[in-house]
Amino acid sequence: MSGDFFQPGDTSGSLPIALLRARESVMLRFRPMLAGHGLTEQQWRVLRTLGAWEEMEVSQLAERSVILGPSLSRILRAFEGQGLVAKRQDESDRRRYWLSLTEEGRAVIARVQPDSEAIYREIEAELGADAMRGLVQTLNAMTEKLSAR
Amino acid sequence: MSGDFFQPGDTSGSLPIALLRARESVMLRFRPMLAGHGLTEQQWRVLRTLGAWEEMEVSQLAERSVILGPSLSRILRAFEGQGLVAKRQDESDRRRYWLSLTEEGRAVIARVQPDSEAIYREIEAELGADAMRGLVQTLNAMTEKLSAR
DNA sequence: TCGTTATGCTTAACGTGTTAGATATGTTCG
DNA sequence: CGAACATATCTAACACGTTAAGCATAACGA
Repeated sequence: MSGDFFQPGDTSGSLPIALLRARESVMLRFRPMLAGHGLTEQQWRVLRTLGAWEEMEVSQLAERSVILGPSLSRILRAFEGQGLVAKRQDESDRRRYWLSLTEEGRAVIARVQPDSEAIYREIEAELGADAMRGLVQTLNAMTEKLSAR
Repeated sequence: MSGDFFQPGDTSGSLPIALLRARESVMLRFRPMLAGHGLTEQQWRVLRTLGAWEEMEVSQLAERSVILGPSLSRILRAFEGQGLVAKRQDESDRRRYWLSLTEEGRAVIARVQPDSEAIYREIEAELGADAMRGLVQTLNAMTEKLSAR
């Protein structure tokens, strides 16, 4: 039956599986490079996201980098230990914390970003820039629709 | 710059992030239902895939259910313990093992499948059946292209 | 004002993802 | 035959995903 989570014989007709394989095929390009820099895919998302703002709260960073709170907590603890990220408590609301990159954190981004961009452009070249933009739009539209309820 | 892993301000322009969010928005529908049946998303993939064949080798199951060997090993150990899956060694090549569902394994599928199909059809209705088929095709084509090298 | 509820973040527990290495068995080829 | 290499599966180690619970602080309401 074609209405199930995926099909009996060929799993490729299922949306969840198609998304899983697609993401896998993309990340396969990035992971070895990131590992060479001592970073996981998620750690790189966190650094890169944080690099785009002066300061950010923990929950903002979680949402923007698409990482759940508990995972982010672990990653930030490691980054603080390595001196890549600084954390300060909000004065007026002491439940909140503000995060920012240290100089060393910015230096890591500067080292990784060229490699990351090169891989991204490679993928863009293989897929075609227009097709890729279209796919991203379609995916985001789908996410919107499904998140509405 | 738009060529990086993702954009500075808005992470939604990045292909990896778009894939991640899209998959997340889909799985959010399935997970609570599966948890109600005591299954994870991955365990359900394994059961459902195995249900489509009489017997399957471990590596075949891993590829078809899109789960890496080590994860599958752990899942199979649990399923054997629960009596959902049976495992027998190949006679002529004793490195290989053949997996099959037990009656109880089939019973679990029979219980979960209606719920799974209902959710899938809900998603299909929200996205539009044609749009969804098209997206799956596009994703699979992309995976093909990127896997070629 | 004080108990109740809500919020922001962390920790805990368990399952999966990922890489590397271990183990056992098969295959090749000198 | 036997050593070298190849293949199928598993285990180990560590990071992340997911859910629930904990903790501290804030906001609300009788």
